[in-house]
Amino acid sequence: MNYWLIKSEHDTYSIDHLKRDKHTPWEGVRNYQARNFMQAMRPGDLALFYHSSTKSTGVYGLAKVTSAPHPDMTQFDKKGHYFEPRAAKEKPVWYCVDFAYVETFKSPLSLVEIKADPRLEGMKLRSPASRLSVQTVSEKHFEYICKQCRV
DNA sequence: GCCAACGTTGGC
DNA sequence: GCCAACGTTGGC
Repeated sequence: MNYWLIKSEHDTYSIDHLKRDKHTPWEGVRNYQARNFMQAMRPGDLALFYHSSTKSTGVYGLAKVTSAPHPDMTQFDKKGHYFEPRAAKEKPVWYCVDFAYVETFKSPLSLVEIKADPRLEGMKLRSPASRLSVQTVSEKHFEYICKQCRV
């Protein structure tokens, strides 16, 4: 079992959208490192749901992986924003997994708090190189954040 | 809107 | 394979 953190722009797709949809394919990721992480995901894995580009960025909820990695269909859509000319049906370039809604945190943990908490030392979000939209999270950090957010 | 920190592309 | 130019992310 692995733990992850997935980012989404608050206004584009928030934890409330996922709650409404119940589950969604995590499409549109166009970064190789993020793709490689998604290819390592397995059904049952849990992911912290992070809101970026909002007044208070931070972890707002929890999502669960419900599918094996599969080709991201948006890469084949010629007219779409995520079209990938190098991709062929039999040789996709981009992959994604499906996420299901698990919960919305009672008390979200802001980035400011994440950076200030000594128990979250080493979290990728705290480094300047934290732009990656799919990140790994250690079990210790994951459990601790869930505990903090449910109080 | 600015800018730091990357990632990607493409010429050589 | 190097590296400059450019594009993107995302905090502030």
